[in-house]
Parts: sequence; structure tokens; C-alpha cells
Amino acid sequence: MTGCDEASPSRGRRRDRGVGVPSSPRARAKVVPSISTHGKQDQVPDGFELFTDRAIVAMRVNGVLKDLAATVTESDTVEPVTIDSEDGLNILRHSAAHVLAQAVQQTNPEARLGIGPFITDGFYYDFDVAEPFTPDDLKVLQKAMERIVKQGQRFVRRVVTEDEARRELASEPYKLELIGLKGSAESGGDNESVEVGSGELTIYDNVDPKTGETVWKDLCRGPHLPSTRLIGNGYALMRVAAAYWRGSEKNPQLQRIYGTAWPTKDELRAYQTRLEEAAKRDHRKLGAELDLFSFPDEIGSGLAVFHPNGGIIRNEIEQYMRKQLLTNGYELVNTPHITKGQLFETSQHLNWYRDGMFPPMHLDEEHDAEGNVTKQGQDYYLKPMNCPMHNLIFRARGRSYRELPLRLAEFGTVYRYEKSGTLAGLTRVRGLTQDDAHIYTTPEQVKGEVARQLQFVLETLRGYGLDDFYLELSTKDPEKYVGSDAIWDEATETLREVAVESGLELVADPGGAAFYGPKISVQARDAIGRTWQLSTVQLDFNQPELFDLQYTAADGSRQQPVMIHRALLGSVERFFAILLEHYAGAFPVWLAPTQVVGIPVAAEYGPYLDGIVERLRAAGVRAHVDHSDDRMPKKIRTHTKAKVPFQLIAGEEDRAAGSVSFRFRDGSQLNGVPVDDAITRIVDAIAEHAQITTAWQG
RNA sequence: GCCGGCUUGGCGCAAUUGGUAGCGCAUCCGACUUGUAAUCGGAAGGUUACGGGUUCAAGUCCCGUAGCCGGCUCCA
Repeated sequence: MTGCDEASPSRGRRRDRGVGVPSSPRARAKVVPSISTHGKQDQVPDGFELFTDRAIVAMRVNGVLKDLAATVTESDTVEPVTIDSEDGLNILRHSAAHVLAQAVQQTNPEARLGIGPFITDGFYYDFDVAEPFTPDDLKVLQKAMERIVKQGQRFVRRVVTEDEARRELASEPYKLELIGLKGSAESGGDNESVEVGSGELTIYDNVDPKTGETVWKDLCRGPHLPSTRLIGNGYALMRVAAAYWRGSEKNPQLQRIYGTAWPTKDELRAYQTRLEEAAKRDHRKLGAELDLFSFPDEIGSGLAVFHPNGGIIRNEIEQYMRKQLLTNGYELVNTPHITKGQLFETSQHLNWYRDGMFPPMHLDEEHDAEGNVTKQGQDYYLKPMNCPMHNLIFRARGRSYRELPLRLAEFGTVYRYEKSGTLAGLTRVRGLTQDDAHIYTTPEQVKGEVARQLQFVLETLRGYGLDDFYLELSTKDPEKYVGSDAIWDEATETLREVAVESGLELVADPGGAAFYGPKISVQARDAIGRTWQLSTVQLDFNQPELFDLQYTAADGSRQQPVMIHRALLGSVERFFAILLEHYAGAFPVWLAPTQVVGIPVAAEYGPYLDGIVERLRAAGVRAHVDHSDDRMPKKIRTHTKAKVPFQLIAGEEDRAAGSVSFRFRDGSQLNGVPVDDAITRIVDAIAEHAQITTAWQG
């Protein structure tokens, strides 16, 4: 099939909305110099003897994570794992998941266990329960966990045979399923391997340290903390949700509880603060507060309307983009929102993505008096992609190699019938505008063009104020692809070279490519460290063939062009949301809906500011004077909350001096600035795409 | 689409065990005219998302629908 893999509004949720520690793919646990074991002669030492520091909660023996209770030999290489290392945090969180599961079964013995892995910043555990958990249940469970933590239960590892495991876990059907899967080579996802590793089967007993009694147990690969006490008070249950067993919607849904866990209470608080910070800049909240956009129920879910304030921002985003396109060798095209079905038959979209398309409207059918069809009708579809239409533009006349690379670009509005449950603010919508480009090149031009695209993309993104990037190279999924291996290998290598030459960090995404070609995507980190997949540069081996695209080569032969899909912003709506969250609503001056507000100290000075504002407007600045009856401090408050970058204040002093006083977003001031200077500085700040939050120096 | 939660004037929130809707901001009107984050007074604004039901009585309980939120699945 074919399809254009634009920066998809949400590919990779873990990357997209992760709050908290920037998930740098480079992040690794520190490698601690290994310690050779020279324990007592006749005794085999364990981790407790080797490491007395209580911050060390596990160890790596010859590279394998193990409990401190494991024994080591003289020839082993042993590295300590501290609780605040990446490995240590994962162990802490996984142990916390076990404590949660124990708490759940204490409260509700009927609950059957699913899996309970660590995840970024926390953990979850899935349960099969008759009644879904409620937020109130979380409070109860949190208390129960607290008791278990305080009890200081030991996690004791025990190797079992498959038969023993089956016997002990006879009442845990999901665990039995995992045991059954263990044998098969490619079982399940990573998370399941938390339960049954690749080696021997193990059960962890939770042992009461006073009585030595096993109070709970779970099938688990481990390792675990030595004691539940180490979970301390740096954990919290976050939310309840449902999740399909083993991630397939064909399976029953289990009830999932998400939690977070940290080595200290302070770190927990810091994490919670980060979540609050993220909530404060949620684009849905800011969108309402700043009167930028809304989703009227009357129109339908996933369909946004942009209010004047949002509209002007959008316009600036698009204008800048268009300017960039025109200065970089693109042709601007325009295509309709609706088309006859045949086009999407050719492109194979109806074959592959019918479910994601709005159902057709049947037009032009005519009937006679008896109701018989006298003229066949046609199905028309809202377009989910722009590429087929661009292909038609390419094909509209004979093409010469001299025109290549031909770069067609458009802000193309597309409609996708996303499942109702997946819609989310502006980041996942049913109507969106892609900044979509399709580049047709000769095979020889591909490398140069991809390199050029990458530079173009990065330069343009920097213009929006994003400047922290890394790349991801998505390569062939051996299960699902079209085209020859040779083509794939060559193209992938080309992309890799370009990526490496860019000097940016490159992360592999094996098997992540769409089946019609490999791609490079640009991930951008925002102001609070979250990463978003933005731009994609994707090769397509399929569509030129489906559309029988050709150009005449220098030797007069007909050749098939290579097609590159290039989305820069992804969708304008989603990019708008990303910028809004990145800036927390305090946009750089060029994007700010209102750039300047004049605030007279008293009504008498209004006309003086009107004169200044008139000159600003003549220079293209979005400015007005606040002539309302509010008092000056109230006006300052109003426009500060609206995050206007420049407030220009004038009273008798400034009027007499022919000057004006600036107040910036952070409350800083620059008083008595001559009007000509003030105008120049404002105009310059706009032209330079400057972010101004505080008074200029000097 | 699936699971759970939520839905009170534009926005943020209140309303004892079901007893018949209040507040702040914003809006409008009036007064005040003051150099850096809220001047004072008044008015208007809601058939409590929508549709059924239970009850003498429903914002409060039940059912359905829609929308939103958190997840899962999906994401060309």
C-alpha cells in the first residue's frame, strides 16, 4: 500500500506526552568500576557482604541484574546498583508494583494478577477484578501498601520448575498463561518478560521479617529490593485505567492501576510538581483561557474552531512556513478536500485505511419515477491524505529530469475518522491541516535531497523557537514491506549517512518504518523536556508505481521518480498545541496575538498612546490602547494575565518627554524610552522572532 | 471502538440524609481618574449537557444518548 507517513499526530505515545525526566535514549546507568570479590575464603559471599551502603539495592553480576541476596564467586565481575540509578529506579518501581498487587489481593482476594512492570517514572499492575477500581479504592490501597512497606517484608527469590509454578499459581490464570508462553521463542512484549525472563522460572516470596512467614508471592523474574521498607514514602498511586490483556483488543480488559515511586519523598514531590507544571501549560486549558480555539459540540468531536486570537497565531505559523518554502525551492499547490473514490482506490488508501476514513457520500445518482437508477452515482470521500492529489499534479503533464527535484507543498486539510476514544485536544483530531510536501527526484538526487530537507526542516523549526533535536531512523519491518531488499538497504543506508552527517544524536527504530519505505524523523524537546515527534522525511517506493509516475531522463528514456514525503510541522493544529505548551502561552512577540498594549496612567494620556500605537500599527504591529474604565494596575494585571509581551505605559512624565515606559511579562520595566527607539525595538523583536519576557539590557 | 470517571450561567467553583440553584472572575451600566498584578456600587446572565424514569418533591437516585477527561487499542 501506500500511504504517506506524515509526522503522525501521535506515533509513540511514550515519546509524545512523557512528562518528567527527558527520556534521553542515551541515558544509561552509570557504570561503576567493578569490584572484584575477595570475600572470606570458605564462604561464598553475597551482595549484602560486598555492599554495605544502603543505597545499593541490587547488583550486576557479569552484566546481569541480580538481588543482593545472590551469591557471587571470585571470578565474577560485580557492579553495585544504587537505588537512584536507572536500574535501581526500575527495581524500586517494580518492587512497588508487587506491593500494590499484594495490597490489592489483601483487600480483594478474588483479584487475579496480570503483569506489573516498571515504566517511565513509575509502574503499573493489571488485575482482573469483578468491579473496576474507583478513585476511593486507591486511597484504601495506598494505606494497605503503607502497612506492607512499613512491615519491611523481604523479597525472597525461589527457583521453581514449571510444574511447581503451575501448582503454586493454579488460581492465577494469567500467570499460567505467561508460564505457557515462556517456552515459545517470541513471546509477548517487553513488559511480560518482567514476569518470566528468558532463564529459569522464579517466584518471589514476600516474607515477614519477624515471623519468617511468607505472606504473599508472585511469579517474577526480579530482581527486587531487599526489603519493602526501601520503598519508603516516595510512592503514590496515580490513576486507574483499563488495559487489554497482553495488549490485544481481542483479549479481555483488565483493570490497571498506575503508580509512581521515587527514592525519597522530595523526589516524589518534585515529580508531582513537574506534573502540575505540565498541567498548567496544557494547551486545552490555555486555549480556553487565552481565547484561542474551541471544540463546539455542535460541530462534532475532534473538529476545532480557531478564535481570532488563535487564528492570528495560526496565520503567523503558516506565513512563516510559506516564506520558508518559497525561499527553498518549493512550489505551492492547492487541492480539494473531497474526491471521488477512484483516487483512493489507485492510491490503495481505501484498501488499507478505509476504517480511518469518513464514510463516503453517494452523489449524482438519478432515478426514474419508479425509483430505478437511471444514472449511476459516485462515492465521494473526504481526503485523509494529500499525496494522491499531488501525484496527479505531477502527472498532469510530461515531466523532464530538468524539473527534478520537483517539490510540491501545500497546507492540506485532511479528515480522518479517528476512533472517538482517541481524540485529545488539538493533538489528535478528526480534521487537521498538514503542511505536506512531496518531492519527486531522480534516484541519484535522493541523498542530496534528503540532506537538504533535513537542514531545511531543522532551520525552519528553529525559527519557531525549537532547537533541541534528535533524529530517529525507522527501518524495515521484516514482516511487512514492499520493494526489494536491495532498494531498502540502499535507501536506509542513504538516510543513515545523512542522519550521521547532520551531527545530531541518532536513535534506531528497528522495524518502525511504514512498509513502503524507511524514514527519518525529527524529535524535538520542549521547554520542560518532553519530546515530540515533529518532522518526518520518508521515502516511498510504492506510490510512484501505483500512479505510474514518470519523467523523461537525459537519454530520452522514461524513468520512475523517487518520492519523498516530507511533513515539517506534522499537523498545524498539533504543532500549534506543541508551541502553546512549549511557551506556556507566552509566545515570542511575532506569534503573540496582541503584541503591544498601551496603558494610559489616566484617561488624559490615552490620546498620546493612540499616536504611538498608530505608528506601531502602520509598521505591522498588533497593538491597541486600553481605554477601558479600569484603573491602571488593573489593566496591567489584565494584560499580564493575557501574556502580552509589551505593555506601554505613559503618563505626564512620558508625555512631556516624548517617551514611553515598557513593562515586560516578568514585571520588569524600562522607563522613559524615546518613542522612536521604542518602535524600533518592538519591530526588531518581531522581525527576529525574539522571545521577550524581561527588560532589555542597556 | 473498549473500560472507568466527569458534565451546574462565557470561565473557575458552591448547594446538609433527594425539599425546589448560589459565589468569584468575565460581561453590561454608573461613579472614581490614580505611574507598574484586582477602585466602589448596581444590573443582567442557568428549563443544573440532552432524553426518559422513580418520587408528593430530582442538580442530587435509575436507564439511555452526547461531549469531555484518564487509560487501552489504533494512529497512513
